[in-house]
Amino acid sequence: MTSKQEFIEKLRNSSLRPTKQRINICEVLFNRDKTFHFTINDLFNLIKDKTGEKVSLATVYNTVHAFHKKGYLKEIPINSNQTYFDTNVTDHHHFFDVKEEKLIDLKNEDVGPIEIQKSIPGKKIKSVEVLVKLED
Amino acid sequence: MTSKQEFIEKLRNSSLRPTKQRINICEVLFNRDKTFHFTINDLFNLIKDKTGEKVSLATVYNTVHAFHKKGYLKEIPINSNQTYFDTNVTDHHHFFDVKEEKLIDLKNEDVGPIEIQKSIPGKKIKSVEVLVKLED
DNA sequence: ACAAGAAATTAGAATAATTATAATATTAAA
DNA sequence: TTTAATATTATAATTATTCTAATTTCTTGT
Repeated sequence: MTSKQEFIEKLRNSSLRPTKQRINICEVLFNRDKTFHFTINDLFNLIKDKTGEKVSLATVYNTVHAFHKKGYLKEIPINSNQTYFDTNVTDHHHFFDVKEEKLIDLKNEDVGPIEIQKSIPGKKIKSVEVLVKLED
Repeated sequence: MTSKQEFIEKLRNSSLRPTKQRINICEVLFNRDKTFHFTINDLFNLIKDKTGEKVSLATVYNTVHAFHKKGYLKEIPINSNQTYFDTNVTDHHHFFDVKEEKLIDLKNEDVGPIEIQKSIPGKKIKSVEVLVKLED
């Protein structure tokens, strides 16, 4: 259980203004036991459900992108009609159940080390992400 | 250099009707030396440029999805505002240059074997794809 | 080979996803 | 505190994708 005051501090420390909208979004995203996967639309609906207050869809986009830039959210590389995000920002991978359209975390140690044997001049590796698609 | 007749046969063999639109799309996609990466919009513009004929954007979507389903195209899991496809349908991975928004093929042997140590009951692995993001 | 019916395909119109910007709110400076 | 500067919100606009009525292609029977 994280208090509203803690979210306000967290936001201030990231030089993000602690608005009512952002605090509501924090409640939905970070006030939970387990990390979770969501689309902007999922989040938009959860805000209405959990806080009873409405935040415009554009604001949800803005805030999610701001949080992503600050490193509080991870974008999951997957081809879906909507973009998926993860509140688990540690280095890890994903299963994607194509039929159910559901994501499952895959710990780094469940995949083992990945050695990239090729390099591109002038560029360095920012991240290595594995997506394992599942079927029945 | 692949002839128009060969595309017609290829389409027929896949129980896809060889329409003028699809033959034009085949010319742009498969009549080239190297495989390539593209978005629907890239392809839409290339058709106009290379064949001089206009195919509606919706038809480009339909055709790309039909070709994907038949296994002639691979969808690349990446978060971009547009969906990327690859005419290289062999098992391989990708670099993504975040700044330039450019994809580069990564051969399977450049990544090495990936052992997935976790399994989901009732599901089997359909594909394992690695995305390596690059920065300057 | 040809016509009629069945099935697939096309592309305009509709919808859904995302972004740009004018209006508003928050913070910093005096 | 009031004012000016800056950030944020949310409507409106744009871009990406899908739906479906009209059209084309294919199949079957003659």
